[in-house]
Amino acid sequence: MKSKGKAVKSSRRTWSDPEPELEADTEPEPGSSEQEGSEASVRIGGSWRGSLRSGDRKRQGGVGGGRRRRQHGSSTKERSVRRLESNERERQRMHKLNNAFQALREAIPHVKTDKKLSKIETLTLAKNYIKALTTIVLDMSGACLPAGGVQSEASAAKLLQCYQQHLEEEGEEGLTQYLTHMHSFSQGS
DNA sequence: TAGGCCATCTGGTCCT
DNA sequence: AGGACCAGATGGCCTA
Repeated sequence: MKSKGKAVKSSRRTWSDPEPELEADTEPEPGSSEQEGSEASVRIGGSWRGSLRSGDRKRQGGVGGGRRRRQHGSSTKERSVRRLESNERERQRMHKLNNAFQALREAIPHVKTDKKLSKIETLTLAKNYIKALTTIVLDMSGACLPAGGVQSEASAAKLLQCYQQHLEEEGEEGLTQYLTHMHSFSQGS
């Protein structure tokens, strides 16, 4: 479920229970599967789409200007069923994406707080983590480290140095906490 | 209350 | 042809 305990929105659940009106199949309007038929011509699934469909999308495919709806040549009911299935697939896809984000959160060391990392924070930390590890690997492979016990300590120092650099370059205050955590993390290992 | 974050819906486009 | 991917839009929840 949702990490924030967000309640399932009633307005979102309309697709799982299509209204009988859909079967009337008299309205050729593309968004006619919306539950509120009186507004269907403008409001589609909680989004106001009618005002932006005329070519402001990023990808119009270079096909000459326009709204070009795939008609599928099917009835309204068939289209609504397809929409339902498509919504479910999209939901599953997003769930898989979120699972991947969660796996990434667990893969990168970060400051332990009650609040979980947001997606953008996760990506940023992962990027910095990869950069730091890359730096260390390159450094170790090129420097021919001497045998002995100083290796891990040198790595930790390098790691901290790298993060200091990122901190200066990007000015992200969040890295300060990360840095502190990484310090203890590297010392603990 | 405003802003951030998120889940979901939606339709267009890409890919197999 | 149909599924995957993508991005815009919307509204709910949470926090400062």
